[in-house]
Amino acid sequence: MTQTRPGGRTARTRAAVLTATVDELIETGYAGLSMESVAHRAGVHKATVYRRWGTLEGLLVDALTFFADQSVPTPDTGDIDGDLRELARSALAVLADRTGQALVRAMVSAGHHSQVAQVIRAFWADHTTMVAEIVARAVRRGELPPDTRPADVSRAIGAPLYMRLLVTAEPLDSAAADQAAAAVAAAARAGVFASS
Amino acid sequence: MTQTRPGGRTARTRAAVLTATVDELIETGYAGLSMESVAHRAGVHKATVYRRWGTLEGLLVDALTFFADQSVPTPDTGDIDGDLRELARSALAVLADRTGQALVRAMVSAGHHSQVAQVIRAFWADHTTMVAEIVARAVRRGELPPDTRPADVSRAIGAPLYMRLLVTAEPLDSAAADQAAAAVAAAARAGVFASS
DNA sequence: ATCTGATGCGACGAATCGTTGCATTAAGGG
DNA sequence: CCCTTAATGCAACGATTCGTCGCATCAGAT
Repeated sequence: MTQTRPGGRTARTRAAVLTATVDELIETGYAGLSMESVAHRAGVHKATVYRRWGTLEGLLVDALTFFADQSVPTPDTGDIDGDLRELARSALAVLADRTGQALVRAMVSAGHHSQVAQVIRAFWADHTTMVAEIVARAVRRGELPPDTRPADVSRAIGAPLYMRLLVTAEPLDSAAADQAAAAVAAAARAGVFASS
Repeated sequence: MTQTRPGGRTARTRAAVLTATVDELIETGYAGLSMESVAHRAGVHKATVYRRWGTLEGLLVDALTFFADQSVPTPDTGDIDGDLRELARSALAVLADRTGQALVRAMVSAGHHSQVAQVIRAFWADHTTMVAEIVARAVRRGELPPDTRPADVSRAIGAPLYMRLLVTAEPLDSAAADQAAAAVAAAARAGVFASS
């Protein structure tokens, strides 16, 4: 029976290596990431990193699961505009943070790898579930068309913010988040995200 | 006096190398791009590539200017909805094409390099100028609020499409483009992109 | 036809990569 | 407390890649 040892040194090593991974991502990006530099920054021998994670992709996937554990509660402000604004500001909190930026950029750079793609799909599936709840309440209140697609709303909230981070390199401030929320609200009310 | 020779072999070499660059980007992405593989695919010695372009960044910048020369005429369909739909479909044409995808992904991966960032800024400045013309006409027709910000409209059109390409890996079809255009139209009409 | 910029060619030192065998450390059970 | 054995440290390695160099050759341009 092969025993595994989750506690003590193993956990310390994992935390050190994954923290070092993010710090390296912040400084050099995924393109400049190397197993050896991560190991050195973590104060760990490179053979350890190779044995535990194997590849850069494995390192990134573990880092993503390690740092993305904190789940945000579903907003419920009483109207769709407030809920969408809360969602946009949650997204902003991640995308304006150095760690969040580094991880998102790395996800994009490594998005073609199957395991990374799986993490991305899982994230957006969760996000869509959250949005579905908000949309359902808005429909009940008569604020939105009954056949409004949660997935479309989910993507539309984040799109302007990801655009700023990844493409145009424009500032990520609360004004941007609020504008994103307002744009989605207007479009959703107009039935742009309705299936019929 | 140092002479430069733009014609004949020089131009052929440039075309071969830049085409090879894009083909490599399509196959391996910017992360997997190397001067040597580009040279080999172009049927050119690697020293030539190093001498002419120096770095991967230089190669990418030249490839971007080489393939992004075709300018699109400003749409003028008679109403803002039609114009925005045309704009979105033009963006779709680029983002749905293998070459366009490869170049956009590379731009994102190398966006931190100053010259690449400069190309990106120039592109969006041009795009904003085009949108400004469309918005001005729409304002004259009374379709949009007078203080609608062209830059915001410009980004909002592309955002859902870039989101699909870079983040969620969802299909880039005409339905996506039309939805993006409709969402922007609704938001713009509601005054979300107005400065006041 | 001549001049000269551009390219081809091969080789090089340097750096990086991923692996391997063995010694050492420390977690976890008795 | 001791023992077993994961987990890690360590050093070295062959392989590969990287960027540069000197020199020979090719082909525009005049």
